Amino acid sequence: MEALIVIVEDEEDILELIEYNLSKEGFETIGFLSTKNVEQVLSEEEVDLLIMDRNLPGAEGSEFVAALREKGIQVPVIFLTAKNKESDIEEGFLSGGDDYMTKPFKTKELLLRVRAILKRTRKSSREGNVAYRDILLNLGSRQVTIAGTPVELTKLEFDLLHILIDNRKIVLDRDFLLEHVWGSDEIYQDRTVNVAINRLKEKIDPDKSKEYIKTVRGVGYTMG
Amino acid sequence: MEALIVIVEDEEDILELIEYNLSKEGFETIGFLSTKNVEQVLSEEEVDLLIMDRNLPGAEGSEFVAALREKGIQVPVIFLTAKNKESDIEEGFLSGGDDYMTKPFKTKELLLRVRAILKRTRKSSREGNVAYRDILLNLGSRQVTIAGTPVELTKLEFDLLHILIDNRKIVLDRDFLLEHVWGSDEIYQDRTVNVAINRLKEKIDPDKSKEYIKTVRGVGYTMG
DNA sequence: CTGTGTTGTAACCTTTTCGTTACCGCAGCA
DNA sequence: TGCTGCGGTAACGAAAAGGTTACAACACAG
Repeated sequence: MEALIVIVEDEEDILELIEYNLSKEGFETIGFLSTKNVEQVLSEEEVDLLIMDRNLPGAEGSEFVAALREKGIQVPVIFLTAKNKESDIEEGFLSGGDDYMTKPFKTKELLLRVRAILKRTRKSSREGNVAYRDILLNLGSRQVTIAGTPVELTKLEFDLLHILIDNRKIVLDRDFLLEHVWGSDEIYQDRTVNVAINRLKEKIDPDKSKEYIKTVRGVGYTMG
Repeated sequence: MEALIVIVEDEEDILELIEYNLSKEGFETIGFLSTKNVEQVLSEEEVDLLIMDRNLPGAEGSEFVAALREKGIQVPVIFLTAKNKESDIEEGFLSGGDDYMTKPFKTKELLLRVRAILKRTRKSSREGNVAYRDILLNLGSRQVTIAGTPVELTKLEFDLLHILIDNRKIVLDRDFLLEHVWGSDEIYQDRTVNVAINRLKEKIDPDKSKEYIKTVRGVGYTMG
């Protein structure tokens, strides 16, 4: 699941408790003791959920969220607070909250509500990632990073790398690659694959030190 | 809003109370005293939300919902019950519930939770703001500002920008855009998308310095 | 019904990609 | 060590893809 959750809570021990429990369940967390710097993170990182204390020193949590909504930041929010008067709950929801829990809260219930929200919220269009060693392909954005550094690939190179990684440990011959990457309708020469592979190698490993793609003489190419 | 809400509750007075309050707020409601016939309605009508008592005579509410999920019925569910032991709450969420309220509940809070669920569940969000970097779309008034300055966009350009922002970090190909922005009934050419994108680019970034929309050669366009 | 704005299409231009070719180097073998 | 065949490499040019502009059809408001 590996969702990113931001928590804003001024009581340090409660913040730590929440972070501990969410981390233990496999969530990535970023904690804040005030709303300061929170907006920056929300606009820069792809945050999946915001857990927000209502009564913070200085700013009201619900006002902060209302301001976020005004700015078009649509991150889901769970409000977390000691208040439990009806008007407070109403204010929380109206400012754009998705759920509301009152302290003292049960850790288990928080986790369940977190999961329920994430289930409804997370983009289903996320087509997943494919990885090989330190190469990471994001199929949705078609972005490639190697050891964290972005690498620019053309469509052909991306598709070629994708099929190689998908079929790791299997030697793919040139006919297979021509059929599956280039398409079976056109006629190409075997050498076309050579050149494409080498252009790909040049981009993903300019130093020729990593040896991601292995040439199998007389057969084809393979990774892994 | 005019959402359709199905309520299953064996205590007749509570059922009537809920139906009364939801109707008063403009929701269409169908009430049941047992799970009998509920599944038929769910599969025939386009139900937006199911409010479900946990302890019904005969069947357990959570088992009923789990069975619905098995059959691929993904209607959002709010459980409503007198039980409040942790294990019961957990069972409710795990069976596929979206929210959980314990009796006695406050009518106002139920309404707020209903609205919160519908807000993040219903497909067509035609209000609120959507932002990307310094671009702000107001979906209600269909006004656009960039770094605070108003920008005039046509309907087509607005829809195009909206879908690009909604799917940020994902490369959208021309077929997808033609289907979702232009509509699938008419036949258009791929080039139509090119021209529309470039007209949009010209309006939101005349200097070509911001690079909001990235062209992904051989695939489509993306933001982010 | 006229005028303005919008939008699909076509024509043309620019940039990038990629298949081909030619040549080089190296592995495997006798 | 020399031969052979395969793969690597670099350069070139065609073709593909996208950008840009112009124009006509159409929609819509007044």
